[in-house]
Amino acid sequence: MADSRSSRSEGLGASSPAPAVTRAAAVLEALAESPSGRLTLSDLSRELGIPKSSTSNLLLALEEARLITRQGADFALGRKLVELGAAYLSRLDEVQEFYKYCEQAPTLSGETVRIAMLDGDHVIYLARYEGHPAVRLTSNIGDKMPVSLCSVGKALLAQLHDHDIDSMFPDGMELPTMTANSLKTAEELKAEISTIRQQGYAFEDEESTVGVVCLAVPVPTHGAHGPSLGLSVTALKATYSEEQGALMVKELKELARSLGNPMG
Amino acid sequence: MADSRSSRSEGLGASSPAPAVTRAAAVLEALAESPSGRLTLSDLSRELGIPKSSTSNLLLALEEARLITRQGADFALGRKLVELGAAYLSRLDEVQEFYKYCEQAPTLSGETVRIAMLDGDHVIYLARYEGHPAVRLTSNIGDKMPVSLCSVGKALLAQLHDHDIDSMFPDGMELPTMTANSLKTAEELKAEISTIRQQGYAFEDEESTVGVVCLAVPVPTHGAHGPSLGLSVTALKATYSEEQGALMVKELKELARSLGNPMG
DNA sequence: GAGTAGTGTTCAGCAGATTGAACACCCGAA
DNA sequence: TTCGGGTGTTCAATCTGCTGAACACTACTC
Repeated sequence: MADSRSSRSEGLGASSPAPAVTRAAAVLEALAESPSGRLTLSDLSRELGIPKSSTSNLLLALEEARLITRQGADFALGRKLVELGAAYLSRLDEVQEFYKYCEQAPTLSGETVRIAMLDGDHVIYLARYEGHPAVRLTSNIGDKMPVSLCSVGKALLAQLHDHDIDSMFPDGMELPTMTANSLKTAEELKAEISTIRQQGYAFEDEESTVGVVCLAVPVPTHGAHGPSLGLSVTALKATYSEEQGALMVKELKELARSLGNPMG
Repeated sequence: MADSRSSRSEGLGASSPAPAVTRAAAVLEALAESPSGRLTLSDLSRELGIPKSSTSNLLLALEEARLITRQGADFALGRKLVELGAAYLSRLDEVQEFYKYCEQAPTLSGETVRIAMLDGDHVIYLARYEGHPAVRLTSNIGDKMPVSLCSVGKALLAQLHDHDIDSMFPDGMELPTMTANSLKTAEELKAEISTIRQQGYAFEDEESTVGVVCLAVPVPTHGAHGPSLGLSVTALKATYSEEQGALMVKELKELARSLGNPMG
């Protein structure tokens, strides 16, 4: 990837109120995005454009905080991040309620349900309820997915204003694809979004995984702040029927309404 | 290494190679440990002994990196931490292998099994396999537990050198308790540890939750680096039998051996 | 109203973190 | 052996991020 993200391309000229912190965050991100999850001091220094000596200082401080670990010559993410991530999730009441609802819902309790959050042009899965052992998801909690490739992503996009969508996906932009059914262009995505707005839920037909369909609804954002959440059910296309889909959408919407209501 | 817990106290007098980073990490930790998960700039400034203006800079940088979020006047942990935590877990091959093994193990496949990691005087749960819907655990992935209160914790302690245990739990120290059966003193814990060393596994009899028993084994640490991992099975005391326990310990040990072997 | 206690923000000056070249080290090739 | 390419570490000079008092603001109380 190298140049793709670069929050501050090259010398991070744009002033940060605490440059060391911004750089430390960049180090964590670089480690998270690295395929092997392990990088040497020199790798990081080169990739992020930070002098080696400074990088060394950052790494020492991060290591002391256990945000990263040293493994021989390599550095990798540290276990403290698991703690912090869990602390974040434990504060999301929505996740707790999500589990409770799924367990007692007539249709959903037997399905594979997930709750996800919008994060830029990706979606992060926050929790997963597995009522249907036949559908084994390869995705784990915390995993990221491009918005255009999953039903939750599209459902969450549909909630945004058009100008936000346009700035994220300017006309003519090509989208990442995973199957033959994946949406390929920004135009296709926008057409899909208007359909979603009309029918009130998103449908995904083998767009990320062959043989698998998904249904998703957004959780109405409560108040001003707080991230946008979405819910999805995953099913095998072979056994999926429209009536079943209707039932699932109904329950998803009910759960979404209850999550969106601050009074639980 | 020097003194590990110097970051606390007050003005973090010990010099860090990148003070801003060390302080930023302290901010994250403070937010994670705060009961409500939300603190104001002034709260943080006061609690960590950092001048308000500096704290403000740190918070701005952390917010830009999405490691924290602003919610009105309060600050809370940010969603990027979920991503980073997930990235850490996805790199732990042990977790993937753990799931695979549990699914096909004759006895364990029907039980609730967890894999955990030693982190100071606590244990962090990394993953959970749920083969037994009757046992609903309240703990989530990433949650922390005092070592003395769970079987995995004790199993992992038993692997440490005596002098390390002594420095963590000096004689006379009182331990946190959750039920009437919880170990209460450092002496009790050390006696338990020698039992564990003899029999090769740890047993927990309603020490953290009434009605629940646990069995745990450590994963032999492969090579020098890498964290200490442990495995545990949770069962209802009402339905637990010694023969079943023997079977589960056998499979746990087999899984532990395979995880400890770098060749998978 | 004025008063009080809390919030977060500003800015000039100085303490100090950042820097890059030089250093020490390890490994494999010639 | 000596070389070359790779690693991470050191340190004094410099430039910059940190500081603290003063500020602006809101929300209460009286």
